[in-house]
Amino acid sequence: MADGGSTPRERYRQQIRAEVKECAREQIATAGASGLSLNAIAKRMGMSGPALYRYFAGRDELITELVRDAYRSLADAFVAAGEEAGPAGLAEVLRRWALEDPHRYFLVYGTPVPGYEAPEDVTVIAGEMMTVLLGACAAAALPAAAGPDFHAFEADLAAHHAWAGAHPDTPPAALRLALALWTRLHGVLSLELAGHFTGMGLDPALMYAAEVEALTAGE
Amino acid sequence: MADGGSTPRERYRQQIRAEVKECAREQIATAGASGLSLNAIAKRMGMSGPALYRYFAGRDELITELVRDAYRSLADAFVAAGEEAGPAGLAEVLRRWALEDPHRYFLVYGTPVPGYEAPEDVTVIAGEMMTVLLGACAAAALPAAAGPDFHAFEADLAAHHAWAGAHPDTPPAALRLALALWTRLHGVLSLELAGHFTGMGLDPALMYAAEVEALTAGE
DNA sequence: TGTACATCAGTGAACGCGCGTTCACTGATGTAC
DNA sequence: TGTACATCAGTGAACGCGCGTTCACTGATGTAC
Repeated sequence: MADGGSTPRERYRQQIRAEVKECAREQIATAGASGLSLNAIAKRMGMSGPALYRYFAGRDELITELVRDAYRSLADAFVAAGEEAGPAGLAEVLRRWALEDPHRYFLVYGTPVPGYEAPEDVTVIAGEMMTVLLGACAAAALPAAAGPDFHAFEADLAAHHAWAGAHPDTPPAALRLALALWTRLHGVLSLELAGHFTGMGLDPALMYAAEVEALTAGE
Repeated sequence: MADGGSTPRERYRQQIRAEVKECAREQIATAGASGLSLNAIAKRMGMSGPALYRYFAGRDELITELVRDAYRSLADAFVAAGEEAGPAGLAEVLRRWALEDPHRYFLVYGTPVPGYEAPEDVTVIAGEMMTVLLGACAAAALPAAAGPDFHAFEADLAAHHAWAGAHPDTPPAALRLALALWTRLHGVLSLELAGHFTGMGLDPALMYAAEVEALTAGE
């Protein structure tokens, strides 16, 4: 009992928690992650400030929860798509996830807050996502020419290999492909979402597609 | 007269302004850009809060100034290196500039603040940087194979061509190369500076070098 | 060189604000017999 | 079914804080004759 969701009271608790987080997300979209205020959230929900302390230990826990949720939703999207989606399919998943809620994207990949340390478990969640991507890249079985030549640090790749929990027989080319996808797509996405393409007369979607194509040509 | 820097008083003004900005940068490094406080800066400088209003109209102007300085220093670094540095050389300039002061990097390329709008002139400064990069890419005269194939949006490239103030005869391959460098290098850099490589057993410097090599092989 | 005036740096007090968080308390909801 | 008790949601007052910003004012620095 009390493990979650069973009793009516517990379900109510979860409902309010979700509502608080929803308000928090709206507030982040308006004032940025650093402008998040418990009192303001409470006011918008029609409650008084201290009431929220029934649901969150404090402001930091709320933010941590939002960050965790963001990682979680990205990993879930990847897992739902599955390795069958292939590298190009997962690239599309990433893009949709990012555009669906840019602030959520920045919660994960944006400017780190100096004082704040993300909880350890988000790295595990990030690993889930990476595992799917690696699997898709391994299954794609692309020619060795795809992706940049990382011969200079095969040792590094082996270490990363272990980190990502990849099958021991994942070919190095798959690791290279996965990494190149990850960094290049974030290059386009982060610049796009931060508005650095505006006024340049470029369509970021096409730019993104070109990067995907450059790495997955031949599929 | 009064155009700047000539009279002793004016020089003193500029000196204090510089000192304030230096303190502001330290504070950003400690508490993040959103935690920047005029009063805290004044205290650290041994002055009282309102004194800073002699030098800055308010908090927003200070931040705007810091953002402008960040763009300026990057553009200056590119111009100083010059087109002769080549794409690989400029990539090295970018990386050094980013690692020299990560918070400055995020001031330019980090999570945008919802309310805050960067002044128009920073886009001009960003253009200076892009012009140098474009020139270097054009001079490199690489085979058409370099960089992703952007055939899908040659029209976009032409528009960007105009935006960047490139010579009308800049080959499309140079534009593609410059754009690919820009986005890919930022992909690696932003992930690195945000700490997303930590624990992965990868050396970001090698990763970065591999991306540069992939785009400039043959130089 | 000296006097009269204008300019400007910096101070200290004050205003109003919203923040995170604590505390003692009221009412309602659930549980046990 | 009803009563007695425990649990928990939510309130309102309060604390202490630092923030941006304004205002009237003091002293020092520069300028004009």
